[in-house]
Amino acid sequence: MLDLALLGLLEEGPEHGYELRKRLRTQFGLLANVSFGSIYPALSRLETNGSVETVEGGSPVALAPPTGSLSGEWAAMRARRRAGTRGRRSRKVYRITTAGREFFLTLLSDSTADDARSFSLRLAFARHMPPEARLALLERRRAQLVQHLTEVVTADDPELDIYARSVAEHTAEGVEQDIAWLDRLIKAERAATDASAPPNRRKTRRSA
Amino acid sequence: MLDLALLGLLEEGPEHGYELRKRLRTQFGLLANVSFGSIYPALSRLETNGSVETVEGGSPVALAPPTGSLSGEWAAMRARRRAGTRGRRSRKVYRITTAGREFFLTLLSDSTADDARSFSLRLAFARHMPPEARLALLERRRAQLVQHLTEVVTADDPELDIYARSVAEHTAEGVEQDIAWLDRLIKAERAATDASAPPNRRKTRRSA
DNA sequence: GTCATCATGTAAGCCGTTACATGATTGC
DNA sequence: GCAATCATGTAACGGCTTACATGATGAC
Repeated sequence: MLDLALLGLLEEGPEHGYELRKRLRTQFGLLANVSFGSIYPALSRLETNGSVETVEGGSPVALAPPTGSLSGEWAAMRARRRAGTRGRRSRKVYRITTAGREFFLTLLSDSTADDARSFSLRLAFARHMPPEARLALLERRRAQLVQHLTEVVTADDPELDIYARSVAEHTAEGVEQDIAWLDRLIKAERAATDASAPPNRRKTRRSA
Repeated sequence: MLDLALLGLLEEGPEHGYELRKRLRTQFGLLANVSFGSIYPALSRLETNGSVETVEGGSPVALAPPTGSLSGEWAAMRARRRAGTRGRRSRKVYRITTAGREFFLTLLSDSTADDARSFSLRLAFARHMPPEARLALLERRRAQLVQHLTEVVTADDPELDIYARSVAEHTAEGVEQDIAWLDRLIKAERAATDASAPPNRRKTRRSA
């Protein structure tokens, strides 16, 4: 989960842990509460297994200098850069590697363990997937939700009091809306596929 | 979380672990994947801390005998009952205690840690709460979701591609619907409170 | 000079999972 | 007798949280 999210963000360019966390919080509601205690160890792990590398002596992130006292700022920065290998402050900037990109794609299309959380995350990164994988992801999720509706939600149970029933009903509605949303996405996805690669249609039949 | 759910179910009558799990799966979508590896230890814990007790020699749960071979079934059952203290099979039936009921109420109104999961669970058990606690729960949740909308979801970010944007939009819609739902519940809750305890309305002003 | 914020990291622990082990009962 | 289901339990491990520890920088 976290690995996937981090690698996905790093696909868009090098970043450091503190900033990655901010972006996780704002861009992915589901991982909104992810803490430093998770992400720093995760980044270390990814570095040891070769998925990411630290940017040595990289330009210390283009920052609009926030008014005045430039000389002091620059002096401090140069001092730091001379002292360590890192840029401004003690940031540790990570960049995704080729191996990391492969690993990312593996995680993205790993069809096991797709609950609501990892589904949303995967879909958010769907542009990195081949079209068939996207469709497969959407359809797998749809099937799961339909299944869920049949066997789990029981809003019409006469035993339930108003509160339990309200929760059950609202949950069911949510699931139905998710399915409708997925249907729209699936339709769009198929349209896009057909448009970009109009299949060999010898023996064209009238559309059903 | 699990403790709360288990105690809540046991409030409706004694049950054994296997059956409790089934009910968790069907009644609470959010805990749909809870496993035996969680619930048996949880029940043991609850027993040691005095929240539940095992039903000794209780009637082995009224079961509609599933066709034929009655004599054999009954013989086996009687044998089992003579041998151990438990009913049919080796079921271990738990019953909530007075202390357990208190603990349940504590867990229910413990306002720390209310994410989506525990909110739904608590609301499903809301009939056990005093009216003010119910209102407080609903309003706390509402405030959280409003907060979430302002700081987390960013569907209008120009950087997002269609997939990320679609996820962000759909998430935001979901949150908005949740808020609308909570508003209905809050309104209903207030109406009920006013009806049962019409407040001292000396100096009645015309409604704003 | 001190406070808030930025920034990284470690350690302990919680809560849940999977996998494994065991055994009774029923249906075929 | 064998498989499926019901039923309980343990052990190892995973992922994430909280709390703690550290320190640099910038604002006032």
